[in-house]
Amino acid sequence: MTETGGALLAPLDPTGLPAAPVVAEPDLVAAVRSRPDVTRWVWRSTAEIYPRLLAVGVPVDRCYDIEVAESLLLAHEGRLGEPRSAAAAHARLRGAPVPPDPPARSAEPGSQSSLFEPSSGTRLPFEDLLQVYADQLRRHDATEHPGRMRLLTAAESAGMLVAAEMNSSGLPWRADVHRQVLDELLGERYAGGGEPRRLAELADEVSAAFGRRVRPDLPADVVKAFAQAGIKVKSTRRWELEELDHPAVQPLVQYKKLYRIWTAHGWSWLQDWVRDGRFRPEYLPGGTVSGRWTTNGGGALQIPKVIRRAVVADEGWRLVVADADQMEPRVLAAISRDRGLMEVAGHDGDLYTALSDRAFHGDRDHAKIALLGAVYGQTSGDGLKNLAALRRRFPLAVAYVDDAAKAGEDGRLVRTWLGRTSPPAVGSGADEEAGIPQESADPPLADSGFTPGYASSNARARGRFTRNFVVQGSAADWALLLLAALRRSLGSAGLRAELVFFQHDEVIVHCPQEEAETVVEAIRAAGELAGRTAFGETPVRFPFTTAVVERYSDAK
DNA sequence: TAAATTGGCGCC
DNA sequence: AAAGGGCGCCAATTTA
Repeated sequence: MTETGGALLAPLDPTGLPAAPVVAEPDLVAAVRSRPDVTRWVWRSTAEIYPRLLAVGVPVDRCYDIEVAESLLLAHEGRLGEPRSAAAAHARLRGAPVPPDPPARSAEPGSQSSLFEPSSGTRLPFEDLLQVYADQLRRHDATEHPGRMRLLTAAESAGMLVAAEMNSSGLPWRADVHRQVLDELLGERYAGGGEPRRLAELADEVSAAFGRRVRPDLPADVVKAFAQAGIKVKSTRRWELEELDHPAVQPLVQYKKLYRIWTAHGWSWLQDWVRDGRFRPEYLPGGTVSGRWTTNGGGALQIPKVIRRAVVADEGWRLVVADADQMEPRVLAAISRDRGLMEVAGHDGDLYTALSDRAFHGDRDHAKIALLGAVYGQTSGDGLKNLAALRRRFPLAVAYVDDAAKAGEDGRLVRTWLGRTSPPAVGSGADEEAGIPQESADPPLADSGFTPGYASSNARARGRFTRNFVVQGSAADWALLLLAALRRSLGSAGLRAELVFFQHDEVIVHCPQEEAETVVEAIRAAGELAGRTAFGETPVRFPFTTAVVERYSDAK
C-alpha cells in the first residue's frame, strides 16, 4: 500500500523473489479485486490493509503478514521486544540503526476507521520489503521445526484476517436489552450523574453497618473501617471478606459486583461501543506473549455473564456458541505424547471423569484440581497432594510441564508446539542490551547454586509462567488453526454464516436458523482438523459443547 | 501534571 | 475452598 492509497504488486517465486516486474496500481482495492486467482497475498500489515478491502466487500483467502512474521521470528530468536516493523526488520538486515516501533494506538470505540491509519512503515521501499520477506523465509528454515514455524506464521496471519473480519461483522448487540439489564441490576440513574440508585443504597447499607460513612470502592477506607470494628483484614478481596462475620460484608460484596458492571459495562460503555446493533471490538491476535488474543478497548474478552443477555441473534438467525471441552488438558496430552493422558483425552466425554476413573478412584474433583495444579504450578493445597498420583500415572505429561518450569527457573526460553517463544527472562543478556534494568528483589546467593533445590521467588514465578506458557500457548496454537479451518469451511460452503466472536476456547457464529446444524458440524470438523494439523496424528480428540441459541446467555 | 503502579474483579 | 497461569479495565494513589 502506498501513501496515496494505491499499491505496488509483484508475483513472487517460492524463494520470495519477484517472478515478474513490479506493477504500480493506483487503487489497492481495484488491484486486489481484479486478481481473484491469487492464492496468497504477501503484505506488510493485515491490520492496515485488510479493513479497507472488507469495507468494500473484497475478502481474500489467505495472506502472509510480514510484521506478524517478524514478531514470531524475533521471539523465536530470543529477541522479543525488539522493534518488529518491516522498516526495523530491514534496518537489522543492513546493519543500520533500527527505528523504534510507533507507539501502540489506544482504544478507540468503533475501531474500523482507526485501522486505516498508515504507520511509518508504509514508507519502506517496495524492494526493501521484498528483501525482508525473502530473509524471513530463510529464518523460518533456520528454526528448530521449520514446518511448524511456517504453520505458525500462516495461522497467525489467518488470525489477522479473522480479527479484521470479526470487527467488520460485529457481535449482534441489543442496546435496549442491555439497558434493561442495567436498570434491573443497578436501578435508575440520578440526574446530574453520580452512582445509580442501587449502588447508592448499598453504599448506605455499608456505612450503616460500620456506623460511619465508608466508601466501598476505596479498599483503604474499607480496611480501616474493619480495623476500627476490631477486625483485621489484609485486603478487601471478595473471598477474604466472605470469611468475616460482619453486617457490612454482604452489601459490600454486592456493591463491588455491581460497581464493576457499572464502570466496565454500563451505560457509557454502551454509548461508546455499540452502534447499529453491533459491538465491534478490535481484536489483537497474539496480543499476549502466550499467543492468546487480546482486544483493544471494549473489554470484549471479559463480558460479564449477566450482560450476555444483550447478545441476541437477528430475526430468523441464530447464534451457534461452541466451547472447546477441557482444551488445555487435551493439548497437554497431545504435546507431551503421554500415552495414558492421550488415552484419557481420546474420548469426547468428560475428560476429568475419565481421568478420575484411571487415577483418582473416581474422584472427579480431585482429578481436576490435580491436573490444573500441574498446569498452573500450584504450590500448596490439594492440587499438590494429588500431584504425586498424577505423576505416577502420567509421567510424560507431568515431566513436560516440569521441564518447562525448570527451563524458566534456569532463565531459558520455552516454546509452544508450533514455536511461539516465551520472552527472555528479566535480567538475561537480551534485556540488558535493551536497557531494561535488572530486578534486585532477591539476594544474589539465592540463584547462584549454593543452595541446591532452592530457587528464588523470582525464579519460581518464572517457572510457573513457563510451565503454563507451553500449555496455554500450545492451546492458543490449536485455537488459531481452529479459526483458520472454520473460516475456510464457512467461506467455501456458500453460507451466510459469519464468525462473530472468539474468546480463547470459544467461538460464536451468527447464521440463518436453517444453517445452524451445518455450522455445528463445521465447527466440530474444524476442531478435529486443527488437532491433526497442529499436533499430527494422535488419539486426542477436541470436542465442543455447542448450543444453538437466540441469546448468548442461553448457551450455558 | 502526566505517567506508572496498585488493588480489585470481570473473563478464559 | 483457595490458589496456581494469562489478560483488560477502572479508580485511586504514588512516582517521576
